[in-house]
Amino acid sequence: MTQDVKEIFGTAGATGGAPPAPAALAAKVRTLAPSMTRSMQRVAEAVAGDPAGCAALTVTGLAELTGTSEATVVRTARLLGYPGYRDLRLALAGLAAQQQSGRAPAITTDIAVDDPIADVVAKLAYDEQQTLADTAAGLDTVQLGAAVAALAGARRTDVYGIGASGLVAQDLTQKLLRIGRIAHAPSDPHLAVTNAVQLCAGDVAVAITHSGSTGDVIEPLRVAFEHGATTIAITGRPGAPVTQYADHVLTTSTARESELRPAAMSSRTSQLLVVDCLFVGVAQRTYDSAASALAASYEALAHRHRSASR
Amino acid sequence: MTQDVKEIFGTAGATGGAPPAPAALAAKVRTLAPSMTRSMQRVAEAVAGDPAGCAALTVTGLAELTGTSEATVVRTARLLGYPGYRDLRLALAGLAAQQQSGRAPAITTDIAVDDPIADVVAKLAYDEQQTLADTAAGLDTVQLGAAVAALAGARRTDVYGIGASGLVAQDLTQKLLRIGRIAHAPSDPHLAVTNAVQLCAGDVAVAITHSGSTGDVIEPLRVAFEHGATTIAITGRPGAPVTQYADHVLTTSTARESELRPAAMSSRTSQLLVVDCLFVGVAQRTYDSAASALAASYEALAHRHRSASR
DNA sequence: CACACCGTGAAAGCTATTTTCGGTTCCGTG
DNA sequence: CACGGAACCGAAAATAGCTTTCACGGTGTG
Repeated sequence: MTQDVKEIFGTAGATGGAPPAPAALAAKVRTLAPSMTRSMQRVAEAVAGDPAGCAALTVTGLAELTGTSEATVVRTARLLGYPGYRDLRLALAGLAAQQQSGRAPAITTDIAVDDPIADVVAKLAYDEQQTLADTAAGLDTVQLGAAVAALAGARRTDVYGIGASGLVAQDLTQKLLRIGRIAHAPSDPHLAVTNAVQLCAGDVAVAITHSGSTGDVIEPLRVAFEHGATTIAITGRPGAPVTQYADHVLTTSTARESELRPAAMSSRTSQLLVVDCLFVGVAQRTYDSAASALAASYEALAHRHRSASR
Repeated sequence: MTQDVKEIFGTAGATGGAPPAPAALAAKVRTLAPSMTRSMQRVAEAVAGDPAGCAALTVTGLAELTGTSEATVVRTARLLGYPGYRDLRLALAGLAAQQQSGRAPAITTDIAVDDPIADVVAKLAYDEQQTLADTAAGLDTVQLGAAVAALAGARRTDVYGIGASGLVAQDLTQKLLRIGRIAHAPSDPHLAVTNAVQLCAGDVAVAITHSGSTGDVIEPLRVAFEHGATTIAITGRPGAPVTQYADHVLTTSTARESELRPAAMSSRTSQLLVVDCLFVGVAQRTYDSAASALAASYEALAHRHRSASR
């Protein structure tokens, strides 16, 4: 009995069932930071900030450096997805070697109020590229595959999102419609719930929320979940409330934000990449019908692109 | 003199005083092989042959694999210049990571129908990164600066976009609203024209269209232009019809597309980067009011993020 | 105000690495 | 051919590092 309980807790605590992260460590740290305690954050920060330096330290050394205890260091390693500190250290060594051989760590500065416009462009582009790389590295392909399979076989699909995530929801909906899948993205939370009631086994519901705790998005997903639909959550916090009702969780990466660069920006980039992956995956699986549907929608729009040509 | 020579030999021989080898491990193995005993050679061979595999093994594991004892493994590690097996293992992990990252750039191909899901993720991420870099490089900062100035001083702003570009238009609108600017993104083309009639000098109209020849978007921009508003076009074709009525043209990059990867995907990424640049630029120019408006909207939404927290 | 719970570090427990030590083999020598 | 010595090797002891347990202190809640 007690063993069962323990085991369940063990697996749940390990958050990402995924294999140990190879290079996307900084991303993982940022993603999981919110669900960390203060002292664990200190450890995570040290690790992300100086992989090479930390790789040279023993548990005790790192504990002293961060002013915590060995236990906390091990706990942090576990949270990051490694079986223990030993393995985290190996990954760290790998990371260090990689960035040593690779290019320079580049621009890490925030955007300032008095930055010239050219700098703004460069920094934004760089940050978004970084976000894409992190997201790609951190995506669980098993979950993604399962989500694609569900979407490809769905009778109909509902996509929930509010605010910036609402646009991503609409993007996914547009794409699915283009390849002949039936999809809706209700913008009104009440309508969303009303719709969700109609879903049943064989249908799919997708919730998109960066924080993972947006009530207006969780609610319809819960309803869909309880009515037997397959549910997918796209969120930046793998442990957030929304995942309670999600059969498949797809994690987006979280970039550091600042006053002039709200989190919405990078989370949107990240979410869109995930959505694109879903789309392409579904298109692959339903290639024949998808291709003809695409061609048809293209054809239908063609005449719209000539009107004002003079 | 002779001392100098000795010293040189000592360091060059690398046997002792040198710091632990970073990557040139295979070379070191070959150099030192002759001076090794039989069982040590077996260990060294295994290590040089499969760094990644050996990095995953404990002393005992490696000893068993090579049919030797722990002591021999440690002795070999020492001979290779490391203080002990622990450090050799770290170096091995680094080496493995390095050669792993070495072979990656093979993703210039299009996405195929039978690509595994992991490849899809990698290719999409890579392509979008490429798009971002291209866009950033191709953006005319003078035009961008002028557009920002116009937006920052605008009494009100209308943003036109249809289909995928419509979402980008909404994104820009949401952002501007968040920092206290008055903005609209009419989704109905007729309403757009109706709205455009109301614009006058001091107002701004933005048209977003990848092709640059979407009638439903050009029309309202033309109306706004003729009523004296400052007009901005975000398009992938610098010479397209839409630019006729644009005071400032911002060019987005066009990536190659394919059947499974419609142009909509990269054009959207590109457009969003431009929109983000506009947003940050405006936020910089109106910093005081922007910051307080951001804070206010954040505050107003705070309570929405707790509802389903347990 | 009491209670339960979470985060935390000290210390016990255990695994992996290092060291020691003695047996074995191989070579050179008487 | 027998013997002595030296180098090589692995078993097992010793140690260092990693992991787990447990109890304390702080915080939020009924």
